[in-house]
Amino acid sequence: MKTRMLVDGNSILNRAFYGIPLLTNSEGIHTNAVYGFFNILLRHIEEDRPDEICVAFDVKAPTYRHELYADYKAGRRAMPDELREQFPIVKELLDAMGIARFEQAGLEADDIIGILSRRGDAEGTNCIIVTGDRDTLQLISDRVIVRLATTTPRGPADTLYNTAALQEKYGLSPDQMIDLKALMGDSSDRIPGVAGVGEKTALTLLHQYGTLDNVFAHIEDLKGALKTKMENGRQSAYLSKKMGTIVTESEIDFGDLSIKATDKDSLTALLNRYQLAKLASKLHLTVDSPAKTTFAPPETTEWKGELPDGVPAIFVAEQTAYLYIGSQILQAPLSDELMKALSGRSFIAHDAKPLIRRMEHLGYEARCEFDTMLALYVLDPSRATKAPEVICKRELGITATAEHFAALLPRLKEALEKEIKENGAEFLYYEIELPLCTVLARMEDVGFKADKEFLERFSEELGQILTSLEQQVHDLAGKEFNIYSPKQLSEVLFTDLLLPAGKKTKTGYSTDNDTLEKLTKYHPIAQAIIDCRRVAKLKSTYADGLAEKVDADGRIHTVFMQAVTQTGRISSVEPNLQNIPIRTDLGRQLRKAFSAEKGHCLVDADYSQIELRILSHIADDKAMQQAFIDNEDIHTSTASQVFDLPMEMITPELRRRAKAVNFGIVYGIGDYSLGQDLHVSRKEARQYIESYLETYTGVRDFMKDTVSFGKEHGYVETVFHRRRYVPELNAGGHLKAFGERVCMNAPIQGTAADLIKYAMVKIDRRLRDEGMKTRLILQIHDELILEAPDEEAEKAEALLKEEMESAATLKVPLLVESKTAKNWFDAK
DNA sequence: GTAGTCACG
DNA sequence: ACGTACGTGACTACA
Repeated sequence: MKTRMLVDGNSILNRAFYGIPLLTNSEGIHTNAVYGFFNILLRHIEEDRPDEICVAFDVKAPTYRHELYADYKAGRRAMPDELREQFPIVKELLDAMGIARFEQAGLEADDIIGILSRRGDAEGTNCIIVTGDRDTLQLISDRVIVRLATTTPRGPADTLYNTAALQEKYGLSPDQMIDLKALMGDSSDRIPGVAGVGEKTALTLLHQYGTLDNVFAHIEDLKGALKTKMENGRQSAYLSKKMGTIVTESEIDFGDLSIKATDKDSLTALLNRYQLAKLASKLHLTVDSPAKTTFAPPETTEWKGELPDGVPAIFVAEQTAYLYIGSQILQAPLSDELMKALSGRSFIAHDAKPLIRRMEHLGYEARCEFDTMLALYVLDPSRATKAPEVICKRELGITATAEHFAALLPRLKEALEKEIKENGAEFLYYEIELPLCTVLARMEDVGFKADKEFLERFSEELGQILTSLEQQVHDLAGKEFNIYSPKQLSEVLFTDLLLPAGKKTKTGYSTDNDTLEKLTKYHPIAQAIIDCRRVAKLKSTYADGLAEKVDADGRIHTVFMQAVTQTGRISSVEPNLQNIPIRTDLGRQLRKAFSAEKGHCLVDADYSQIELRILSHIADDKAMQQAFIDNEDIHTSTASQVFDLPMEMITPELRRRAKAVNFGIVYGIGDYSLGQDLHVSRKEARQYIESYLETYTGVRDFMKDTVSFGKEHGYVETVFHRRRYVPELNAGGHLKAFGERVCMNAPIQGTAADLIKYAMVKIDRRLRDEGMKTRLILQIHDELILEAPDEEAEKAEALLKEEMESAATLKVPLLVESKTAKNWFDAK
């Protein structure tokens, strides 16, 4: 059976242009999008081995969609010249490579693809659509699939869509995708949809009613704000449907789409002219190399299942592993077989965690002896990136591709080892960061049990509350508008209702919570908007967002990012489990969805006042240290010192103020912000700070000294010698002030991060050494959560507290508070 | 993609 | 005179 590949040229070039840094070659020609385009195209040709290809392009001419709707694509940002000039290059290259392309006035690339895929389907040809946007999902059938090049927060990735995947992701059939867009609209194309209906609402409606027609047939069933929105949006939805429907019928003759022989001479000439050396090497063609390097790329061969002796250096890019070993590069798809081959073998890597996770998941021993990404990170967090090109250039002065990066890892390692020694960061790197990588891999793999049904029920409840709140806001405003559009909201507040505007943003007046709080005394709409926002946030980000992330095993597997933050903290993505609500009663309910497996408990422990304890240690402030040694409540103690009153006289209000000052100090305080935070005058805030620094003179000296250190050396560091460079100190005004605050905050926040990381390494080690089944499952900056079998819970809690408190010996004790319960709500 | 907003430590 | 607290990630609107 034949396979036909249909590529949306415009969409892929756009993606590539915005996704790859805009480099200029010595001829002054930009080729980033050209490179990205062929990177994607060649990869798909490699994977899918099509018999026919057609790359479709848009033509700059009106289509029937412009006749339907005058604003279609109006006001859209014009294509930058740097991108426009790359289209002809791509077309020339395609011609030389013998790949068919097509464009025609009156049709968009999507339509060409629509026609060719429908025709292919009818002829029994399998079609693969390669595109960067979701519109073509409506074309999917048994013989038509879509490969979507998407950009996730963790870098570019491809998602394959067939009917089943579409059903799983959206719960919709291909035809329903048209109705989805009709309801949602598409702001980039100026397709209106129904105002105030986003993806979430549109999906709910389609799941219930099936089609756009049927939704409107049952419009009487809808309630409140949604009903009004839908009634107002009917016409616009049907217009959007017409515009969003891709053309599939046509008599056009596209000619022969089969792949022709490459015209090597003209292709080589083109690659030379545009200096596309990287692309040339992908095509196994040689061009004159303009860049002089001391690096001769070794030969790459396909991995045949045998791994020669030695320590492989591994780099993974786009599901492909490059292993440099025995002066050659082996290229292998990321497979279980490869994991098996690496089992028990020492290796070095750049970003080893995904490898370690997969190996351990399969029961293999992962032995990563050096991770260059983590080494870069402890030396200078701003230097740690996954992009091989950037690192080769900056660290080694060599221009190289992802493939050759693997061969450069050993020399990068050598340079970094030396720097680690020079910085005195051996302990931080070898005893904390490197072993932590394995601990994090395990935590990701274990996951956190989450109750999907609970989240879905909670979402429904929130939805009902939200409908009535939105209605209230619209009634109070006297008109319908999109509450979640800061632009529309500020018009209602400051133009229609003439409420006093406060601070400004780059684009207009601010409508944030602080501003709305101040408006509550003038108009009841302010409180209603605050409530609306709060509930909407809980519903979309947490109830709906988390329900989607519960995997088939009933658990949520977050990904911990170990080389992102500038202070040494870890972060958590997809989903972020480090910002689950706790501060409000309603939000806190969400924690009931997180629990321990049957017959298990959650053991939760957090450091008490870790940052202030670290500050007292680093600043060697005797007064503050004494308060911790005496186990006093630090905020009450601070209030007593600052306001010169005995501890018994400290009211909750005074304690609250002292607490705000303590926080502010850790961040590198300013009187203005403290005043804002406490709702007191700037002058009063300044008096608090002065009085504070009079009391804690060690802290005062530290703040002064750390800034001078930063200015002299260009960086500040943690107790464990994790560095943060502060180039902002050389700037003026605003940036310099920021740099000074960084000097004060980074050593404190960073040392706290080092400490809990070390505790995690020790805890994981002990749990394994002692043969326990208890596992670490989550870290939230100063808090750790274990999942323990009931019979181990008590022992686990003691172990956890003990290891956290003994992670370091400071001049003040470290205090840990812990609790064991069946779910996260009860564990805090 | 950027801006604004808001959830957490 | 001017701007105003450290560190994150996710969602919606809008271009």
